[in-house]
Amino acid sequence: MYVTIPKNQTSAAPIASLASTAAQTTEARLKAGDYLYFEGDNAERVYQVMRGVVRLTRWLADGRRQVIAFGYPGDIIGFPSDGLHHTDCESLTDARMQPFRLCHLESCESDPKLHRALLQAALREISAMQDHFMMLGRKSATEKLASFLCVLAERVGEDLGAYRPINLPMSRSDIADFLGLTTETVSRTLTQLRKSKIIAIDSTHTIIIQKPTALLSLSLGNRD
Amino acid sequence: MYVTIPKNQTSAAPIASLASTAAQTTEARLKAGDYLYFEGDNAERVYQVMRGVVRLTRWLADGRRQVIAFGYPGDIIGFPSDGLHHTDCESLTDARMQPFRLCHLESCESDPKLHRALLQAALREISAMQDHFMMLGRKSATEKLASFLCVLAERVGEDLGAYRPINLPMSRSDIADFLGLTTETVSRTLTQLRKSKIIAIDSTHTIIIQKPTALLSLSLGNRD
DNA sequence: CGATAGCTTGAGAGTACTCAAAGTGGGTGG
DNA sequence: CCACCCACTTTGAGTACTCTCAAGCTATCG
Repeated sequence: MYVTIPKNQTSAAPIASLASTAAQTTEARLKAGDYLYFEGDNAERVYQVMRGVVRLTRWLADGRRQVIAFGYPGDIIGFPSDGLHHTDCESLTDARMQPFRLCHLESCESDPKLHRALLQAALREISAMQDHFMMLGRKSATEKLASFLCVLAERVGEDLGAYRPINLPMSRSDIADFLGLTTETVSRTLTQLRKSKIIAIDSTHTIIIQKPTALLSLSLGNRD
Repeated sequence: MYVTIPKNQTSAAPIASLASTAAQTTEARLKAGDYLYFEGDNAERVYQVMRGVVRLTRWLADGRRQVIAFGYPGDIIGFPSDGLHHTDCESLTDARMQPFRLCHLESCESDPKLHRALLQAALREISAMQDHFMMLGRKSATEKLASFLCVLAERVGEDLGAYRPINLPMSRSDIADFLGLTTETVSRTLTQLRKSKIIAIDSTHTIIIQKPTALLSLSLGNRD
């Protein structure tokens, strides 16, 4: 999951399972804190997140970290390059992952439908990452947080009438490293949104959006 | 082309032409300033840059711009998502582009070799973009410029003994919008590199790297 | 119930931005 | 061919946003 610019169009079927009987493999089950793979591992499979949330990270030699993406149900993760994984993948919650052998991504021979689905996922990934560039390169802290919450609300917000509680399984520093900020700035910005009554912070890991329109407006760069 | 973290490994064949006789289509020729496609266009082909340099951009509603990538010879550009292009593509120089019909990306039936090459290019793209995330989210202005110049030097620097002149067909604001900076910051940072004798600015669009090691060191975050 | 990691808040500093003006150079038309 | 013009680049001054460092607070887990 990346922070993308809202487009009414691109709401493609969110949690469509790709698992076909032909390609079926045992679902991988992860507990919170388990790693699915590490940067540099040989890539043998890609995975569709079925349940839970995972975090993909990359590191610089000096310890700086970038959270590349969060994997939410429906997302395909683990696309290899030159046969290797280029991120670490850690589960933030108990999670279930449906593995697909790389041959299904690379060739359409054994299962054309699955091949096509995996390819489309890779292409969507490229487009979503392009949106995320815009976010990292051009948006302010408030815009980043507002965009992040808007995307989460759409993806995983339970629709309880007016209020949409959002569960945030990741830490503040995960969010910071995802958005190119520091934990302090994430915390301060959330406080600021809370004080302006746009969100409520139910608990550290549960946020309620009280003024969705105002949040969306902030995410698009409107100053008030 | 993205600004990636230097890895001795990933020096994949840089300008390997993918054009096979089977898939051959007329090369597209562009003059500087010509657009190959616009955001929202139906995508019918992907292209390999054969000569010249192109620029991929995206816009926010309020006019902010992100340069998504520069396309250098060997690069594959124009990967579609949901059948559409999601960037503008403008040529910065006279350029030649080898088009490939999307069916070769989507299916391995008619030309398995080409299919595989295009797929690998898409997967490498994902990995390179992940590196670029790190850059946009976590690097300082000096690190960004140093990294940018290092990558260019490796990609397109002519190897004239000790000095490597680099041609920069793009404007300062193109560089700024690529690295998530302002033109003023790009200009100031280049001046600073010039004053510390790490680079020489031969002309606005030609830079010579005088101390490659120092530049590489800066790109990795060393402060001196 | 205490230890500890994570979160929030505060104060101050620094980097990159904004606004402004001067300098440079490539291109066009006289 | 030269001069002018316009767009781009550079430099300057001041500001603002985000970061850094530090301390207090909170919640979770043994």
